[in-house]
Amino acid sequence: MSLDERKKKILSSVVEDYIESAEPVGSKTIVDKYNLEYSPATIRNEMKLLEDDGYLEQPHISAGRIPSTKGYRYYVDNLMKEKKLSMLDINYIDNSITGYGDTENLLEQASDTVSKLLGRPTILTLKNEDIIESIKLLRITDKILLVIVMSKNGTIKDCVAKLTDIIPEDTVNELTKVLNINLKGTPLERVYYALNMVISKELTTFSEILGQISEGLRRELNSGVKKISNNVESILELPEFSDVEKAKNFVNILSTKDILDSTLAKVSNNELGIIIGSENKEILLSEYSIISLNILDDKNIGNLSVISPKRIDYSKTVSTLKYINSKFKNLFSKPN
Amino acid sequence: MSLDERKKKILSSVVEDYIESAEPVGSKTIVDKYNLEYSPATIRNEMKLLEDDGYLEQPHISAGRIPSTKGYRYYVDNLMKEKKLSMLDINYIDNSITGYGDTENLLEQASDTVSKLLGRPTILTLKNEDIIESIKLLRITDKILLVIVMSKNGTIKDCVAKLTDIIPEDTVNELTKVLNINLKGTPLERVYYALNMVISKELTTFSEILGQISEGLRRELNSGVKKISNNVESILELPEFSDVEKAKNFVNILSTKDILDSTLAKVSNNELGIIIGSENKEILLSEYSIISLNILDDKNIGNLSVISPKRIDYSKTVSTLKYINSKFKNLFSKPN
DNA sequence: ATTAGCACTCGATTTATCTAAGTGCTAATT
DNA sequence: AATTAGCACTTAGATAAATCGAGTGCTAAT
Repeated sequence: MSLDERKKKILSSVVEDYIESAEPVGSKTIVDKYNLEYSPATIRNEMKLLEDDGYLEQPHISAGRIPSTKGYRYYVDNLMKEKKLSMLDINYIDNSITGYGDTENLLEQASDTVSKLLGRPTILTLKNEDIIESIKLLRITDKILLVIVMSKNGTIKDCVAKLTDIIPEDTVNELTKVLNINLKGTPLERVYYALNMVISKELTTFSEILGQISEGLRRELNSGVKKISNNVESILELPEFSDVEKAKNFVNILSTKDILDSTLAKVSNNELGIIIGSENKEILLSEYSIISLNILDDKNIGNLSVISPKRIDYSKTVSTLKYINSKFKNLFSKPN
Repeated sequence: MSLDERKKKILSSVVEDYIESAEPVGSKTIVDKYNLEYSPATIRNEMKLLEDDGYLEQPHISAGRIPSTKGYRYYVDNLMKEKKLSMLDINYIDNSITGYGDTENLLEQASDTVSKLLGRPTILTLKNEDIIESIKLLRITDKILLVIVMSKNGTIKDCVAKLTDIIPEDTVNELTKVLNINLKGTPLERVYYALNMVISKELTTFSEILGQISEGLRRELNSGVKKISNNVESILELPEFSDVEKAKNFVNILSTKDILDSTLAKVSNNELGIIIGSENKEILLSEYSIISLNILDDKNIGNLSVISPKRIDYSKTVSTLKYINSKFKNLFSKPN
């Protein structure tokens, strides 16, 4: 499955030209633009062979070639040169990710920034494997409590519990103890289940209030797709979406949480994973690629994925995600 | 500017048929479907007159008629019968709006529900005219403070402030005082400005921390478009969007906060307001209608607007919003 | 005041024609 | 053996012409 140098050059030229132009690439273009020292006829012969081997495809018989999924894969694994980001891009990222707020704010900023920079939607998924460090209760009024959860890695989440009866100070203290004893060490994403366990075994005195807290925290802390930064203006301008049906399909994919959740669950465990077109198990995604960054600290914090038609500048995307990742590592390593 | 009964019947038939079919309505359709006791020729004469008066338009000379903005306006003001919602719809709404969480959660649920029910995007705008009752600070760690803002009507908002230096207990107490003295009574939406005033006149000791708080609260509390429930699957299916350019334009409008903010600022002060097509000042919106509900308690809490091509079932939309409003009134009147 | 009758208009659909890009193959060349 | 010039061939896409049908506006009759 190895290609000689000339084939490699041709394949990489086709991929890069197609990524830029969105038009099938012909033999003449390759000779002219990419300085191959051969005639178009030679290139044609080689392209035929590359097509026979499944690296290239021909939309129709009198058209140029476009990369197949296999072609993109070979390019990504063997041919792609990692581009350095331009100073402009670096500045843009640095200015957009201010580090304001907690980890979640930070990831959201990163997600928006990447989406804007690449002109593709990004999907931010939170893992919440982080575990609870402690819980505080703050009395707001007689009947309203603010429940504040602090995680080991510094995530702070809260929810409001509205009760029907007035809560005496004792109860609040007692409740704080109960919550801390039972929940310390629990992963954030499992708080809901843990609390329901507590409810089922604890005195019924607390069950109403615990129910409220459980429901509130479930909404704040569940894992899964958190946010889609959908830079729609630019994505719909892609020639891939000049056909309304395709545009609709894509929009549909983006708004179907299940598809995204299950697809992103299958991304590799490495920091960087690339799924191209039909490599995707989900058939609706067979014309799209997902390039995703697992955000790791001690634990898997979340995942930031770029979704796009297969035609995307993989090199720039990877560089961007890597740069974002280095920023994360930097910010995480700083003491809070 | 008053129309005789027959013209009214014809106009309302054209509007209702066009709302349903999205096709220009011809004289024969009206006679057949709406039981007018006249021949198509008579209807044609009347339609001609209605067109001369600006109530109807003809896409081209050999087509049927469609309502003009003026025609829709007359229909909405004089002809439209308010439909009762079906039990199905009422159940759907009742089950979707659970009343969980604070006011903001509630409005978001309502916005999503209306969007799903009508198959149109909804825009939720929050006003935050509600004023600050008190502010508490909670120390999370040496360097992290949780700032909790409580409003008069029960909204609770918070943000995290991360500082570079360790904050002594005294400082926290002092700061709490400063914040309460300066911010009590301030409308939530003006907290940012109020805090910056404080910063400019207070001792520089607090300026870093106040800056953090100011920034954090600005993000939590600013007024304006809060959430767009964009039920994209169904909206893009409308025949109005079979042309990609129009679809893009609409998507663009939805993602341009400025357009929506300034348009919604001009909506009437009544609980229910309807802006049709070119009545809109913003030229980009001249083919769209906005039907919006101002949500009032003591103060103006926010606005829930449906945005759509001019062709929308105004009657059902109005009924839905009115029903939602009655639910709000019910929930607000209950004590917390 | 209403309507039957009819010529007319124009968008939409279909069919035919043309063009340009790019191929694959063969035979000649290096 | 590798490369390339030459050429017939294919096909998408653009343009033009032909046809169809829905619906009109006007005139004259009822």
